[in-house]
Amino acid sequence: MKWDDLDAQPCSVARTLAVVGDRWTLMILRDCFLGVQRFDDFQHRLGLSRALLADRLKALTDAGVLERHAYQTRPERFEYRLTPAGIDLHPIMLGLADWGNRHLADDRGAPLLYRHKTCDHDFRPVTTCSHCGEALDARSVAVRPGPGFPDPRAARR
Amino acid sequence: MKWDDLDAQPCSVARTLAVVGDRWTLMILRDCFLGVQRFDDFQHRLGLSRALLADRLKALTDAGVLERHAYQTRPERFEYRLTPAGIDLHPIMLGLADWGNRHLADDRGAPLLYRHKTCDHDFRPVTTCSHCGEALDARSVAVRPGPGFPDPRAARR
DNA sequence: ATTCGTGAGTACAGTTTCGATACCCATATT
DNA sequence: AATATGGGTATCGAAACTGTACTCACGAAT
Repeated sequence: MKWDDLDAQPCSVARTLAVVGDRWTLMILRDCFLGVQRFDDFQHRLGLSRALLADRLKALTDAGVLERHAYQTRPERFEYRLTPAGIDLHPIMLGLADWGNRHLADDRGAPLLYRHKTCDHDFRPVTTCSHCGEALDARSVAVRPGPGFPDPRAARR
Repeated sequence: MKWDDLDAQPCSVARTLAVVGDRWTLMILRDCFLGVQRFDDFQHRLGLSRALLADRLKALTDAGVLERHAYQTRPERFEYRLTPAGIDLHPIMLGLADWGNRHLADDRGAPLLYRHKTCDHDFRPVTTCSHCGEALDARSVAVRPGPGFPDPRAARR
């Protein structure tokens, strides 16, 4: 399977990764959530090549995750903003940050701290069930592939 | 910045991505959560090259996300299992699947369905505050970079 | 006793992608 | 006129990835 075929898979994880599963894409999105909006700011903060940054920003824009917005004319200058779909990626960012905080923390520098403005406390994200509100753990979740999805064990003869 | 330098960054998102932020790595982990454990099963299901699969499995093992476990001797055969740290990635997988379900659903096939065994209902993952238990949205979260983390706007003069 | 099949890889050539560096263009400032 | 700013392209060598083939250790089938 080629990378470009990922979004043709009948799997939501694969299709999401086809949009945001790139090395740099997720770093760009991290910066978006930190308020970065401009081409050169992304480039200076991330240090990736300008060609690649242009490519990724275009891909994210085409995917509807970012939108390109002119903040001045003559000369035209643009900033990139998260769309509602982009903002919906926030739980994934929180998940990535939380995993890093818990499993990769060390003396190289303090990680990000998140504060819930509503209750004014630092927090860890807890993933809960939308039906009963209970915290989820991997063992209490059953995955049911929809029709057409290859059975996990089908590859074994 | 080179990809290998990511884990030196004082940012938990970057450090997590240094471990799991690769195209194939997240697909491998998706399959792990679906119960796939053996080399050839990964290879058949994902269709990536054997060399790359061997490399990624080794990297995940070295990172403590998977562990390599001999399930027979003569000849030695191994399976790869999620460690507790690997299981902790589950909320991220749920987040990826949920985003795909909501933003990339189409007629190419049914996405994954998740059921909470405890309450026996299909659910969507809801990310909540560990302190007050309320559902989080991006606007109610303030990020406070730890010491040494570059200010989001520092790149702008 | 040879051949076939399985599981878990390694080796290598060819292609694709990426990174570094340089360059372009329109405008504003000195 | 020279320089700075913002947002990009162009080019080329280096690195990563893919496809195909091969290995090795064993077990079963012919």
